[in-house]
Amino acid sequence: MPLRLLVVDDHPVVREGLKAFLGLYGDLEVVGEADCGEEAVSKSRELSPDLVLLDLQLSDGHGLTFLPRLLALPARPKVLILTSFLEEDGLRQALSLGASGYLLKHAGPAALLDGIRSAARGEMPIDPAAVRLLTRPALNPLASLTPKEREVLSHLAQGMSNKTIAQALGVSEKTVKTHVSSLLAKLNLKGRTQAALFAKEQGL
Amino acid sequence: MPLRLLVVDDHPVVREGLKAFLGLYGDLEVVGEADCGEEAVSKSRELSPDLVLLDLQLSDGHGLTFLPRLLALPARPKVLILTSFLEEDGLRQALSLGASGYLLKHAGPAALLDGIRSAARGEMPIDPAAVRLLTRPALNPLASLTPKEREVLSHLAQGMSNKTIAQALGVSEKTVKTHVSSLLAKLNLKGRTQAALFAKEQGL
DNA sequence: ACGCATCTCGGTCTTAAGACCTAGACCGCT
DNA sequence: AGCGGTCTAGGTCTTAAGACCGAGATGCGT
Repeated sequence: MPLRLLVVDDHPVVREGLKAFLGLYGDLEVVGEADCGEEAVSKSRELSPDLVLLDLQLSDGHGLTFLPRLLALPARPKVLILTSFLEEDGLRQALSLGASGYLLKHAGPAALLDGIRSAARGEMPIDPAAVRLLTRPALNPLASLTPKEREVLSHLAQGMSNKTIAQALGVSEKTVKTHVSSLLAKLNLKGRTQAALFAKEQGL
Repeated sequence: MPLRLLVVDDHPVVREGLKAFLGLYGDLEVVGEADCGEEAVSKSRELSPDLVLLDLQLSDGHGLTFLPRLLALPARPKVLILTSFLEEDGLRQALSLGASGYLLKHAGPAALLDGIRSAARGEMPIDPAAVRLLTRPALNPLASLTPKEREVLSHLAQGMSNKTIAQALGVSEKTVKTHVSSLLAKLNLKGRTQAALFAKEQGL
């Protein structure tokens, strides 16, 4: 019996193309489609597909916001991310949230086919480009920071307050706050304590 | 000309004993006495003693609260702490506040005599027991923390917020705040960031 | 029984932190 | 000239942190 698929994408053309293409293979069957996250959830509940092909750009929000709801369904479908653009955040989040894989649309039909079958087997197909992003971001996350931000971070890592840092650098506390905020955003951290810890790990 | 002393102690017997004993030596002269902090300050202003023998247990407050006021006097007497009990906090604070020495009452008359003369020469006589306290406090500052406080600290050192720690420990955020506050006070740190850094240095 | 430490919270109040938005000044690149 | 990145910093608003105070519940040693 074929693998039952639900296609979720906000572009009708893409859905049609996917249906037509995937329908060519006897081991696959597209049992439904959805053009937004809410519909994806309701259709999944109705149809209990084995696997959901989920786009991340949805009309009613980021695809990842629906991932937990899909996985919480009684039938618990596998969810394979199929997206147009490689985003590091989305990638890491999808995997930590329990996605069964992460494929890029421009990777070609063969890769998609392999990916779907692979995910169905319980493996975790990930686009080569995404793997690269995942494995070699260790090239100093500090590199993404501007010189000032690094300077602020190093002071932060001494346990200094914004006010103290401001005095040390000869700028206003407001400026320090700005740097801290952007530095936290870039490093994906929450709060100065995490930033200080991070800085120490990286060797000041 | 003899060294002019002011004796400050809330026990009359102690003052009398001190006066009698110190009066035996020609190089010393007890020019006045006081039984509380306020009187110590006013008497010092009047008499301009060379050195104030200051007890820490005073009827109107901790002796250290009067130390800065004594040192701020125009004559700026040397202030030699002479106390009954060795307290680490008082000791450290006295020295950082500018005391000329720290002696213990049960150290014996000879030590007191030496201490006074030593302080008068500009040295800083410190009781051997106090020196021991001062030099080997490296015995894990963490030791002063209660089990809960250490637990909170270890979570803090993961970069967690009070709320998150509260959930992890199954207590209210208020309780976590209490622990954090007392832990900061005990370790003499300002802010959770410093605490986190400190914890990491100590090896979690 | 008693004191003492610990853990638990509650309240109140102040300050620190951050998010988010805007914007001018500079600089280097094309 | 125009563009993009950086540094600066102002404003506003919300939330997190901490200080300080009190207080009830345990538990432990004497």
